Amino acid sequence: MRPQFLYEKNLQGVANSVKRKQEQYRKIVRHLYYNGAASIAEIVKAVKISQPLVASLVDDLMSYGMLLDKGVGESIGGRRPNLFCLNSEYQYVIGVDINLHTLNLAVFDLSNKQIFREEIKYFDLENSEDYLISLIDKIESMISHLGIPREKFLAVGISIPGLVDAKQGLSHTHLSVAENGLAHFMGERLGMNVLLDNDARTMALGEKAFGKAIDKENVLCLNLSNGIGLGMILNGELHSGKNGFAGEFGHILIDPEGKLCYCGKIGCLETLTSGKILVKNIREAVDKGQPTLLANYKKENRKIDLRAVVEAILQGDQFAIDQLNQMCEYLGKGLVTLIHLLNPEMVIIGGKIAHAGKFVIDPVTMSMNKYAMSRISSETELVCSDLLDDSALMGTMANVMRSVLSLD
Amino acid sequence: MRPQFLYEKNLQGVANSVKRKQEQYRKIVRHLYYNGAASIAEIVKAVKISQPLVASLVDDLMSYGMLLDKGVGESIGGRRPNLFCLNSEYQYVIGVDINLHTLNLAVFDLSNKQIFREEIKYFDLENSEDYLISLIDKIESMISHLGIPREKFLAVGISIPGLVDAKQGLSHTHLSVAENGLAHFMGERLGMNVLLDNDARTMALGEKAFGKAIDKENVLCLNLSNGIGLGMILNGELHSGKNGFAGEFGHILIDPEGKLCYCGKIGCLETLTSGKILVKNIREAVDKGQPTLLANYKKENRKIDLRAVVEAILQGDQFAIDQLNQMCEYLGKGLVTLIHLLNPEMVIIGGKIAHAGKFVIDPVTMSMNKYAMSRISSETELVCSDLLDDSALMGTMANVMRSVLSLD
DNA sequence: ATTCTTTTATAATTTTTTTTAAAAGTATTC
DNA sequence: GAATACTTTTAAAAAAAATTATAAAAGAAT
Repeated sequence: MRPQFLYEKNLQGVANSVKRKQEQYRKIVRHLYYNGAASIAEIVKAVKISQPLVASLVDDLMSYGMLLDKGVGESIGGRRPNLFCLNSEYQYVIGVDINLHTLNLAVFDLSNKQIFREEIKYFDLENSEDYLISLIDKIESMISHLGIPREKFLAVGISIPGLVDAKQGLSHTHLSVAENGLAHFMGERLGMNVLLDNDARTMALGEKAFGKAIDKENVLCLNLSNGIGLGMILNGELHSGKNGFAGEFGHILIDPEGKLCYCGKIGCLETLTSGKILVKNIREAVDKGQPTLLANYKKENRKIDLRAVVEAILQGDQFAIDQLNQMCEYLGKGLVTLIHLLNPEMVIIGGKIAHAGKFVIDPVTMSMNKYAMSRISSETELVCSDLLDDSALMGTMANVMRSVLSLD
Repeated sequence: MRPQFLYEKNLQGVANSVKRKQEQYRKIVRHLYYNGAASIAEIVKAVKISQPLVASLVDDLMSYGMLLDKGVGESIGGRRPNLFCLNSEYQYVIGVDINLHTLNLAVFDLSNKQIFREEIKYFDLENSEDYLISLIDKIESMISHLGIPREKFLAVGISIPGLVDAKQGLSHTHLSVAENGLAHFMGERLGMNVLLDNDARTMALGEKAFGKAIDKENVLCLNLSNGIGLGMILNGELHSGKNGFAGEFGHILIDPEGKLCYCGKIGCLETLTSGKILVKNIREAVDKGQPTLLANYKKENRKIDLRAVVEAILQGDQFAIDQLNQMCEYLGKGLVTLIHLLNPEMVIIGGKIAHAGKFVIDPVTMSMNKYAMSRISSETELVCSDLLDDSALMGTMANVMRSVLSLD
């Protein structure tokens, strides 16, 4: 039994007894990963394996170096327990958060700590071999900079905008030039397992594992930046749909009499409410002489982008707040459709706009009150992410660990 | 180990070994229920238990009378297998399909055969103790008529319109007078386990188990009768949401400039497209002298109801078809929202309107083509149920068996 | 007729659990 | 402030359960 046993699933031609043992190890590692240090007795209760067996499995894992003995813990009325925890340095996970204009890289240890983090700006996403090569380059140089041997990396998790078929490892919207699909392409070059998903869904995984969706079963995560993304946790599981196309919230119909959307349809939610529209409207108003803090940006020759707008809002800029409020009215309308259909217990707002905090939550709440059947909507909590800009990156880690530690 | 072992789950104070044995039995019974007769060798592969153990478990089940030896089957190149199947008369399930104006009752055996079926017309649903008493009465007299001893009944499955919290066994919209919730109330009187769910969700379970959704993982089932119901199978599981309120498809916003809905909101899908609206529009037109086959109904003093309208459509009545087409345009719009959000592989249309077959499918398809992003919608098959009026009743059976045979 | 399959039964072995006991505490009582 | 009773944790032995390996039975294919 080699250290790799964790992600060596669905092995063929391997005895059933070996598979069973792997599953037992995985149950224990899983519990320690998701719940932190635990005693043999606690593990026994959690994984439903007998105490002598758990003890011997833990011994094995210790001898592999995967678990550490944390010494004795607090007694709860009897002999003090011996605590065990994951050796956080046993393996690492690479997180890659691909955005339209920036690239975020991170390396996580098994305690979910980012032992390395890098934000590469002006790294414009384009569908070219060149992009792929320099992406791999960035990752490779991160690896060699850290000096961690390759076999120590459990897997690479990637988050990317657009239509993604996670099951097949395909990115349809971006980087479709990658031969055999993005996941396969990257995996081959890096010599590692690669897991791919859409940014909004990855964020949802991040929220479920590390954010406000912990212990919740039905949660919607909105990624409000320049576009509108949606990741759904339903019945405790990420929902991707048949082809991984689920979550096209930005293109649901809101206003039949509305504007043409770039997708070809009329009155999509994204024609009414998105970071792009918000910025565009504000820029136009500034050009027309609208008094707002953002007018200074223009004077100082700084770019009015979404980050600037949110900053102005947080500084109380009346005009920007007004503009956001208008958008939130539509967003609330759209959310009501989601809530009526899915009856979630929580909606988490993430993305750049989430930085606006109550300035988004309040107007969206008002809109929901107006448009929703209260019996249903009153069961749904609306909050902002507290992972914020980290949620996609944290989500890649969550995605990898979810996949590696999944049972059966 | 008594025959009841099947639904005696989550027993407390019972040794782990007993629970494990129950789980093993359940795996075998489950396989035989969902896949029909099988040999020991087939069961071994399906349930992943060793052959000697499976053989002994099957022996046990035979001795309880739960399984039958079907004799030898066809060889596939060696010794002929001994086939085993569920004893379909070992236990029975009662199905109760509550509608606004009729009540459908059935008794199923373990081969899903309706050994008894009764449609009680003019059994108007009202929120009264009287209704409950006569409902129980109907069930009781069915039981005594059949002469099957009470302990032979595995459970009662109920389908009812409106908001239902299946987990808690509560029906909010109808029959809320039942003490401690409908499921508990009925269970106590009948001395049986009772499982409750909303009609559209029950239909979805029926389609998943017996209809066109077999082997599909992401399927939406529309119940198009007087209202619009939606049952969703997502990731292979029924989605109910936090409180069982999921599926309020009839009350998503379609036309912001539209009519007031009875729910208090404006422009709900149900204000534009529902059996009720269809009938209402046609009645008004007939009153104004519109030429249509349905005008004869009025002359003959027969009621123009949804069944009559569908009949006229099937006879080619131009006006009725036109009216349906109009409705389907809106329905398609609504469906597009669903498809964009959930990326299902199939949408099944059920309910009274499903009898219209291609007369619904075609215009809805056209509307979807118009309003949907084709990359997503082209992955979704749109079909009519072939269970039709039986789907809710079949769904109650599916619901009971799903619950009884669920693993862990 | 012989060889090859598949199925099933039995025996041997391994795995896992249950049982029991020991170790190491806490709480309480005198 | 020890002594005693009660807990919880862990280790070891005994028992049970489940699997693997082996063999036999029954038929198919050549």
